[in-house]
Amino acid sequence: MTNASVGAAVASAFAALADPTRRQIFERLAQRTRSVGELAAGLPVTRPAVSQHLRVLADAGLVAHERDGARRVYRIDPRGLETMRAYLDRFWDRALAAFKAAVEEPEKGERR
Amino acid sequence: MTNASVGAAVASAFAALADPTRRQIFERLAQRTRSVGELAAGLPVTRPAVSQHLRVLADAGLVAHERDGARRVYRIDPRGLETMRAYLDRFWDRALAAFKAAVEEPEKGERR
DNA sequence: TGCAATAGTAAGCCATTACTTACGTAAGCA
DNA sequence: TGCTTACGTAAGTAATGGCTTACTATTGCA
Repeated sequence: MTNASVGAAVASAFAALADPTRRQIFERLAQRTRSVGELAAGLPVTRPAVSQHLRVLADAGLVAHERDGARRVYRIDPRGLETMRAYLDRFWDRALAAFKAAVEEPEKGERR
Repeated sequence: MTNASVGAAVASAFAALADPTRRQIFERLAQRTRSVGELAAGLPVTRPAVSQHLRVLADAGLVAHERDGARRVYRIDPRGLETMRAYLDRFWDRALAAFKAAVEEPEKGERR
């Protein structure tokens, strides 16, 4: 995987989970696999909207699906999760170090 | 922290890092603390745009700042990172289990 | 073959948002 | 006090994106 494609993967994953409806879909698929119609029945949007959200999630590597006759059964895909976790871990140590340095110098006005 | 506010925190954090310009700002602050002007000088947007992005990142708990005279020196805040990591970890085990179950039943057409 | 069920696609609409310029505000200094 | 530096805020604009309805495609079955 190139550096640019890693960046794109991270971007699409964050953008995918930034939408509340997509997070709901993702969380429901984490409970168990579901078809598109099942997902739409439990959400305040139409089935085509769910289809479009599933495409975004799939492009981000966060969900995958298998055929079951005319149905498509969707499930969570760990690849997208791993992409995001790897990204966040890159900054974790540095964030802690920066935070520690800041608290140990409380003479400046800490904000937010 | 209530359940709803947790959801809001997760939402704002993902939305904040979904924007490519904000990710650039975040990554540069991970290298070292910087003022608003320093950040703007290295980015293809104006200084007010950087200010607005910093507010979004701050509201998501991803950055914080201290005053240094007329300057504001920004740094990474680990709280936002922790919020996101905790959210992703909730699904990690279930995603792996679902994935494993799917690979062990390869008779259905796996996609994406 | 035809019909029903399931789901993806297309086109258009409206709200959100990222950006710009212009302006207001606070700190340091001659 | 006035000037400069550094930054946030306001207002307006263009692009993005999520949603709907309408349509198309595929599968299973009588």
